[in-house]
Amino acid sequence: MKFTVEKKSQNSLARAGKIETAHGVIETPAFVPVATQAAFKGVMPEVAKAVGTQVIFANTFHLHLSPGEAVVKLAGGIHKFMNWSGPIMTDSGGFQVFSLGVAYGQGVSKVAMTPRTVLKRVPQGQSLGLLSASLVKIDDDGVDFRSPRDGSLHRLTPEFSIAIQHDLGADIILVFDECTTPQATDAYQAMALARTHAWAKRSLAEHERLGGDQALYGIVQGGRFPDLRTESAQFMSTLGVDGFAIGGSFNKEDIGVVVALVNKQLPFDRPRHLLGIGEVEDIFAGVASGVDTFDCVTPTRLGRHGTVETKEGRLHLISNQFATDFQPIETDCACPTCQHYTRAYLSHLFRSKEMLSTTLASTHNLFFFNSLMAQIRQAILHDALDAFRQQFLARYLPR
RNA sequence: GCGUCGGUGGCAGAGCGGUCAAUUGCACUAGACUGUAAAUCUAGCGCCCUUUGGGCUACGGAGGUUCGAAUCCUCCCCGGCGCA
Repeated sequence: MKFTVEKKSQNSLARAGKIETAHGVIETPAFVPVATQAAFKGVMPEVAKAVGTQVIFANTFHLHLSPGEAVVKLAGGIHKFMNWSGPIMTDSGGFQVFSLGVAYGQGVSKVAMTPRTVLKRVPQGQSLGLLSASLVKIDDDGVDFRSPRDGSLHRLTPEFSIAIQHDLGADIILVFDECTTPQATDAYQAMALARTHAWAKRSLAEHERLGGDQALYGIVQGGRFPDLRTESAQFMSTLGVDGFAIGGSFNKEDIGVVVALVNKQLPFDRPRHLLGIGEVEDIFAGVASGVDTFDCVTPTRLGRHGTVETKEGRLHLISNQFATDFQPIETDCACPTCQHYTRAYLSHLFRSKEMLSTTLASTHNLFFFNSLMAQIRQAILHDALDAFRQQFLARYLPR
């Protein structure tokens, strides 16, 4: 993998660049759609590609459970297996420490929600930290997972995660980490961070032992705490990895602040990925804070659940108001969905629970995020990011 | 015509004397969704009032029994099935 910065923004940390991999070039900033189980939910890879997807994000834990890395390896690697010839990243399973752990059954997001939403979601009299039902047990050596599919027990360690990722064969792989909840105390975050750093070292050692030409990203953690984030960024900077991912939990309001703090310390000449962040305003904040790539489930999950993105904000297509709205999602959108289908038809498909609803809405959303990134990239290249951000959000945010 | 079983909120379908404005599913309405446990989840869903509360109208229709009825009785209307 080779990374080149083509243009650095004058008045922000933003940069436009190029990540060259064995499976092609990623022009950054780029959106990285998530295909957890080596599949975009509801969208064919060739369609995802046609709407501008450059690189995708699959998951070690899920692919280990099914079909198993041996099968993927036997198929000739994940690219061949799933018919995606472009660059692929794999997550290490670190997010499942969170999603199947403290977040399991709690409706808790790694991005701290507004107080109003939290109050609505946490059952009375229960404290967030002590809720049961976790499928995860963490120790210093690794993590025990219960499969959400069948309850079977699985153990991931840094070494095992890296070994699996080598078998899967993605272009960019990630160290095994612990994604923490925003509800965790700073004491817990510090402890988890020390563990994540130890795991990063072990991940790198295993990666080097196995050889090969995959790129390995370290993961910066530290939750919402600036001192921990700084410590983590400095640790990762000296580790000798090919690039960086920024993970863990955030406060919605200051994602940009924390990310900027981290990126100021990370080496300029290596790529930075912001894990799991993908709402429009957060992407702008991330880019301005020096992030090169973003993965997120937003386009496909929202699309599957009936919500589409537009330049004027989100539309919940199932809503009654679209029943006889015979215009496309966006009149000026060039995506295949908007070329041929109306809001009324999509609304009908969602009500009828037709699978095509997922496909058409997700396709539009993928196009939306990919073209947003392309525009952001152009803006950076022309030193006009601030203006573009302001102009875009002025139209998008008043939902 | 006789017999029999039934008519419950948009639909299906529980309830079978009080704790029933009425279980549940669907439909409907709104909300949520940020390294996917997610084609998912949450909430609302007779009307009115400011409430954890109260009032009103409701279980085909009309009467009746009872302190009290969706639940029991009588008649009527409507439907399924069987026999003529």
